[in-house]
Amino acid sequence: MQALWQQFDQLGTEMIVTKSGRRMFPTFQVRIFGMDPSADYVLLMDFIPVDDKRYRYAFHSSSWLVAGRADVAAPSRMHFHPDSPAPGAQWVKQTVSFDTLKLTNNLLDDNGHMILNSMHRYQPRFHVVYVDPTPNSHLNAFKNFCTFSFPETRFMAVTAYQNHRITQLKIASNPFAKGFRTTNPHPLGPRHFFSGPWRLPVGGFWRFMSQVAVIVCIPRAQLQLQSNQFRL
Amino acid sequence: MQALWQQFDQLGTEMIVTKSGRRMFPTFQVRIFGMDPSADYVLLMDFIPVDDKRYRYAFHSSSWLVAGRADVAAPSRMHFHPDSPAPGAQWVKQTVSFDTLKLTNNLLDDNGHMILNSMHRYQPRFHVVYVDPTPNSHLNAFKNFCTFSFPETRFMAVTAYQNHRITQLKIASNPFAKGFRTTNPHPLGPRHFFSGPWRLPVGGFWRFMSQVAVIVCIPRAQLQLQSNQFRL
DNA sequence: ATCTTTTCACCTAGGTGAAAACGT
DNA sequence: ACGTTTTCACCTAGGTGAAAAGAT
Repeated sequence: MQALWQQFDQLGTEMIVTKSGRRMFPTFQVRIFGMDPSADYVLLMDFIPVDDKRYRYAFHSSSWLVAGRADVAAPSRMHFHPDSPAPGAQWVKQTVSFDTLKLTNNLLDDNGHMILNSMHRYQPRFHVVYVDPTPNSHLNAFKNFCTFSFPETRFMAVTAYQNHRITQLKIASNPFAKGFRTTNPHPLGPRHFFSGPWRLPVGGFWRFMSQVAVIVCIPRAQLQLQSNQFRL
Repeated sequence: MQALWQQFDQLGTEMIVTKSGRRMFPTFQVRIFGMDPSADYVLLMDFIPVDDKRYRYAFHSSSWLVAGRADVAAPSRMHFHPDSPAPGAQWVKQTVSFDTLKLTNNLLDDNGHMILNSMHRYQPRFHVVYVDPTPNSHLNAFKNFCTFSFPETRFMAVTAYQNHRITQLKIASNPFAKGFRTTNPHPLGPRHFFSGPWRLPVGGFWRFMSQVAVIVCIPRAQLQLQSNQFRL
């Protein structure tokens, strides 16, 4: 899905938020390698504001303009991957897909959806938490997880699409929107959406690349703090 | 689903087999208790002939008659639950449903479906296999599994329903056949289909009851041979 | 005759953007 | 104006028995 995320990102990705909750498209999914097969891990996601701004879309110039300071932040939630907790062997077996995650603008949502402010910009984050079976594991909580951010997955939360080119790319690439297609199924051909994983040597222990994401090497003893905002 | 299985069994359950594969209705599902949470288990099903006979349906008397010796047995297959192998903790967490299992009469099937002879009677069996991590575990293969049969899940394989009352009960109880309903949704009311699990004290280590099935106590050291026909 | 295969309308279950209605 | 909510036709994906057609 990496190529598709990048296509959207170039236009300025928008994600619909609704009262009842709307899935993301593209779906956030990661491929994981190198986990301890028998250790348990919890996989989860959250969304952090990219900045402290509220935006509006200028149709005449087809661009996003700052429209003031951010509204009061929506209650921050974590989305646990529904298979959590599970042993590393299971996570590593195949692509992990967050396709049950839904976005809402309902501040009072009680369906466990992710609450976002419309017209605000967000960065999805992905967290891997090692389930430490030792006594007093809470003492190690600060080092038993790590966090990944993939810049190409940033998006603007909206209640209706603003940029018409985003709408067209959604229609062209989301199978569920096939009813709105007028031309060929995929603008760049379907091969672009499932290109194989590849890796970047980032140095140190963490070598990962968005597929959205290919993550390697998360041994239980070597987990590192990558975000001090993170808590469970 | 136990009450529903029993309703069908009283009429003489029939299951459709098709070339491309047909799901069972009711679905075979079990509730499991007492597994070693960290040990891995494989869960699977197979189908054994109830007898060595071929049947035909006498419409005038609305009954099944023996129509000779059984045809040559279809190639015997195992259906692995798609989550296998998985730790006991996961199996115990919720009802295990074999809803992806499909029945076919195609002797050359290459989709992994269960091959049955039409007009023959079958008994579904359920197997729990402990994945023994020790070296030379094959020496213990004979005792690392156990087998459960629930008589009320027996059925006749057919290519078209014979007993009209079976057809009516399928239409009345299978949501996917709602298009053929003329009267009320459920003949006995929906409450009958999801009655809570209950247990029979059978004695010894094995206490189980069909929900189709509630199974308790399958510790790795106490697995017992329940069928000498079983092999992997 | 008796059984099997194929096709099909009709469902379940639920994800799309369009458009109209609604707020403010 | 501008943003939100609701409704809806139209999809994806696939499980039903009925009925017609086919096979032996």
